[in-house]
Amino acid sequence: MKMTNQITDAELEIMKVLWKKKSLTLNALVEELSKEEPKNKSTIKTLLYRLIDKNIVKSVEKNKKENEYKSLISEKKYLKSANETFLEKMYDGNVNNMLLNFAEDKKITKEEIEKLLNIIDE
Amino acid sequence: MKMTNQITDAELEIMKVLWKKKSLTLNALVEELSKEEPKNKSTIKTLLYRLIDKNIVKSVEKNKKENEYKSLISEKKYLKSANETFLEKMYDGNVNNMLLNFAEDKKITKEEIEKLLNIIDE
DNA sequence: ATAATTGGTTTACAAATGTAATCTTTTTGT
DNA sequence: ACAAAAAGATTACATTTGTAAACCAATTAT
Repeated sequence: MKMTNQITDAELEIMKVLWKKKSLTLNALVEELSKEEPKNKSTIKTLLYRLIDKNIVKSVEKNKKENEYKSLISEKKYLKSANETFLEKMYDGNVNNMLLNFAEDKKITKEEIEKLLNIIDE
Repeated sequence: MKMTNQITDAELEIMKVLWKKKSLTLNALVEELSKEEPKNKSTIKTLLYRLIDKNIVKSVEKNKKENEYKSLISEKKYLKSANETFLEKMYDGNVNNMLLNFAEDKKITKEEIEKLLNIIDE
């Protein structure tokens, strides 16, 4: 079956928090994730453990009672690879096609593109 | 668990062919998919049936012996929703952020953007 | 006409995923 | 010091996904 050992959707929710907060205890994590809708602590634990297994998160002893969890990979790096995967999978790697599609959906406006141009000019 | 009953990766490979060819018999499909690497007919069958179950593909009798399979949803429509999902999941719906990221990876060049601008101007 | 082939349909099965309960070991309240 | 609470770690379980075999009915070859 698959091999790349990627971050799954449920795990990604965890990662998003870890990226934002740098380092968190389980409780802080659960609390943060429960902002929108209450999340089950056990479930979060499992996801954390899976991420640890995958070497994406590490657990550091904070004090005698609790550990802290922190991401081992940067959000940037992850996004880069996620972009790549998406582009390849949906558009055979053709950025133009992708952009065209987004533009057709009016997701990309002219102003945004112009801003982007400036940024690219550095 | 999940609900949206989406097209999975393996199924997507089938869909790509169906989108390109409009309508195909199983054999034609297998042949087409085996261009790169040989694919197992049984596996293709299963995927096809799953797509039929999901109402994404329909089976039409072609002649006494064989059926033809055709997509019930357009590639455009699918891409639109896939874009949406990706954007939401990875960038909380913020297109700018996404574009910036692609630009940083040098995936988007200035020329491409300018072409795009023209197209948007219609 | 009968056997072999082949298409359609069902069933199987391991791995991955979402979700959570159950141990086990510490820590803490009384 | 001992029971209760809680954190860490392990196990569980239903679905989904990738992969494919098995079964059944129709077609075709002999």
